[in-house]
Amino acid sequence: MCSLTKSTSSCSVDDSDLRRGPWTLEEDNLLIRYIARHGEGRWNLVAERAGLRRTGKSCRLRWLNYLKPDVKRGNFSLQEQLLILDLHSNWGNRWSKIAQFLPGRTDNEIKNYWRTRVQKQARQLKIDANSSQFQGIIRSFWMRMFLQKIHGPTSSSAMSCSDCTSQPTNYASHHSALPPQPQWQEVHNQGQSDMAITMQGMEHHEQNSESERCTDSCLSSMESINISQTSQLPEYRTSPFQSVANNGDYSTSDKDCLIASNCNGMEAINLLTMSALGEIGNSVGNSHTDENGLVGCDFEDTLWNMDELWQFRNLQ
DNA sequence: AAAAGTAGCAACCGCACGTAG
DNA sequence: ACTACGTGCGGTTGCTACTTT
Repeated sequence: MCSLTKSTSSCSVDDSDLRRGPWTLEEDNLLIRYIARHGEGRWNLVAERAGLRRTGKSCRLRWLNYLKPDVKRGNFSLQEQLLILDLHSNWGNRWSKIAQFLPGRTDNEIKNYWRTRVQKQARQLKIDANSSQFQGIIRSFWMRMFLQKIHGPTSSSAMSCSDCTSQPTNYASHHSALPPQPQWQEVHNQGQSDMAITMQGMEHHEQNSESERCTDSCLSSMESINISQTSQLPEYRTSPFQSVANNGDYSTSDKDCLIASNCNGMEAINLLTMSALGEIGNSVGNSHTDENGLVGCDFEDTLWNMDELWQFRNLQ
């Protein structure tokens, strides 16, 4: 009865009967209609009962990567791109893990983005895309682009070093008024140029151990930002951390830091950076915010402007 | 205008892992 | 404990659209 030999497939359709390649509109409709009525369930059954001559795997992939209603399409926002960069430095090619932090984006999409854009850029710069050097260059370059957009071309040279690393990031529960405008400061750390944003006129507050850990970790590995109102950060208040937290891998703090932990200890990911970029992006002309509060703007082209990036690399 | 080259992305493949029987 | 099956993941392939020559 069953002629399928592959261990990963169950037996419902003869192998020669199985369709491959691009999905047709009709197939899409069959799958959508079936899932709308019966839910996702077991994919081999879905394929069979929906009347599709496809493997369960193929149906699953098509649904998750393309047909599912909450799949977001189109260019990655600035925040998403920076987030991918940060998350990839933490987890490497664990695309599904990274995708958890980008609602509506699939692991496949992120993987493709990384391979086509980021790796291409790294190749052209003759730097390993996984290296900290590449991460540092890209971050610093992007930050500079922001500054130039905001203050004009001379602003970046006016940045000065300060003792911002000693300042706590814990403001959220203490300020109810709108925060002062962010001041950008460049932090030189062990030969690498990391960027940090701190708030002018902020107060030092007592830190609990959690926020201390967070602060240390944030500043040691990536740019850090201090924002006084987490309520301005809709995209990270409810997701993806809360959903991840349900699995026990992460915990959220109602302070300013989002703590990520794994078996190797505590790792902090200061995702507020991304939100801050959103704030800044909004303050710069030609930007827009999508329905999820993520910022898209006309930086898309300049982000990967090879000429400028190459010049910037040589300055490092 | 046509051929060649390139980029982007959807889809597939093989492997690993979890789980039910 | 073993096996078969279902699912998820990362790597790879191949098609299509776009760009360059």
